[in-house]
Amino acid sequence: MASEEGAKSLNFLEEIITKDLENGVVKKVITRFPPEPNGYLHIGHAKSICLNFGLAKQFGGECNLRFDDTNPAKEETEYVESIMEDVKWLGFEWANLRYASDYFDQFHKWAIDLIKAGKAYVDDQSADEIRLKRGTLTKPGEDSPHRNRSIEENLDLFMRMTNGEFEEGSRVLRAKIDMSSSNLNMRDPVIYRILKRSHHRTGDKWCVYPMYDFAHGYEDAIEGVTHSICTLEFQDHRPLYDWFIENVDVPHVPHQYEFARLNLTYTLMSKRKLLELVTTGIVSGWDDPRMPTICGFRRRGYTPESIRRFCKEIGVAKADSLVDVELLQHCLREELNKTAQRGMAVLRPLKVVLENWPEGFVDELEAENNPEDAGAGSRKIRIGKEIYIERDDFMEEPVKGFFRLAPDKEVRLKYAYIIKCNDVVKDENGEVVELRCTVDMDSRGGDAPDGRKIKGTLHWAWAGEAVRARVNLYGHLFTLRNMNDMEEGKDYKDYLDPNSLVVIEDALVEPILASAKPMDRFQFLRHGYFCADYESSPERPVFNLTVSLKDSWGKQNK
RNA sequence: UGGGGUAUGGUGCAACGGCAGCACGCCUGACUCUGGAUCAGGUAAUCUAGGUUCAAAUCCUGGUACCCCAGCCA
Repeated sequence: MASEEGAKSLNFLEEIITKDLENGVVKKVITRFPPEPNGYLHIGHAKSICLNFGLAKQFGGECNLRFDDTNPAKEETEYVESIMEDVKWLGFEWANLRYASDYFDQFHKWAIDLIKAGKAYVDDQSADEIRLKRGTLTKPGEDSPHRNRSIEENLDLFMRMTNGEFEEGSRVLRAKIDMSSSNLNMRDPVIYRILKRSHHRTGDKWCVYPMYDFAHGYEDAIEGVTHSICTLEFQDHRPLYDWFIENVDVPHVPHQYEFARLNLTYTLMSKRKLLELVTTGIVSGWDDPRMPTICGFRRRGYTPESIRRFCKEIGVAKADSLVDVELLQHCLREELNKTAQRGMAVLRPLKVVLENWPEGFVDELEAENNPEDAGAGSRKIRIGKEIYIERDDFMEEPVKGFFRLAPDKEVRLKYAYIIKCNDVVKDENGEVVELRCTVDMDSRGGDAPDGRKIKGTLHWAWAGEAVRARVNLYGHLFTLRNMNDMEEGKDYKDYLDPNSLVVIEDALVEPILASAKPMDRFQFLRHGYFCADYESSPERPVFNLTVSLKDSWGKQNK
């Protein structure tokens, strides 16, 4: 059975949808991605986006982008713009662009319907009193003294709340459900609160705003959402979601399904903490390449395709999980290996003088643009008497297994010549500052004329035309693999990695790299994938490390 | 402690009563003008105790562990 082609398994959401479609319960799948515009989207949202848009597409349905903007105290237009940009960048198109605030009038009518049906009441208790009387996990709550007001009085009070006659916090509208429910969400939840705030879209039209639980199902009902997909923490809210839908006359009955949110190793996913990283200046902004935000990944050089691929690879289930960030990097490398232009960059240059190189001679050689892509062609690279190699590619006293350059050892310069180290020049501190080598002038192109095998191949930069560049080396922002496992009494700031950004000011890159346009992606040979930063220019190229190459030598020597 | 969830290699996801599989990671080896890539191979798992059954990751019963819920946040 496992050998059957096309018998690939469905995840639990696909199973539900497939059944609903087969049973005719649903004719067309409608989903929605419902962010609150109070922060930037991160990789966890990407999972939700891929699910909602992906499922709709897969089953021939539609997905809306809907801003859940029911709380004017937290929401801003800056965020809605960034969210739209990020969703588009990820490669998705929404069928409709909606806002919860589009429906405020309808919500208000339904609230009145609930009051008229004796299913909602105005409570004059303070927030503290309400909290105290809600009970605890093990003790039932107590009824509010205002629970049994007449419908007329409730109607009057709610209209006066709406008209702004009362102060913020002085009264709320609550659903009348069950103060002794074992599900705390059912203990007469607040559905409208007074907020004398200007809303980013409705301005000062409203003094009262609906709560999430009240609004969300109605938003889905209005839009005809068939499968309202959210994260696990809303499981307890589902009975409430259903209660609101059942107790007024809605045009459509949506259903809520929950999946486990994404957690990534060495990564923080809390919007609140990410905001704090930005506002305290720990990172340079929402798009700092170390941030797990979509715009952070974008600036870091990640591709939308790799993120989508990652979201597909991790699957979807209901068990809490922690995904290795290596999987994300794998998806990225796999794509970039096939698409990235290659170039040579020496990050920590060590000068090499080719002693027997003809004075004044400059040779021009052929270099592949991408060995994985025959269509990528080749380019000319030039070399002369003075070059630079990577400091790490030379060891005066080579350790076992080191097959790069060392005294009396031979090595190949990629696409160029075989060289041998004769002398080591040191400064007064004993530090190696220059190497004197001889070239095998018959090895032009890199092959030894006598067929001898050269194990090591080094990347290099010709002093004559290398361009000085800044390179930002990024690593994990945090040192803790599971950021949900912080020690008692410690803060996420205690786990910041001081080496998450290492700036190299004096890297040397070949001309093709120097001429990069912002956001161009490259593989720096033997280093990793880099992209030109937004601030990069031909005079002062700046590159961000996207992800390093896998490095079995470096790993072995850790 | 009430309620709602979840337990399969190191990690994530499959297997829907019939040989526990895929991917990442890790480890070998081959190949290589990137210690990359590629290719070949390997490592490693059903939370626990009972029960039903010819047969249980799957069904039943009892435990255990972990996550979520006491916002006028979403």
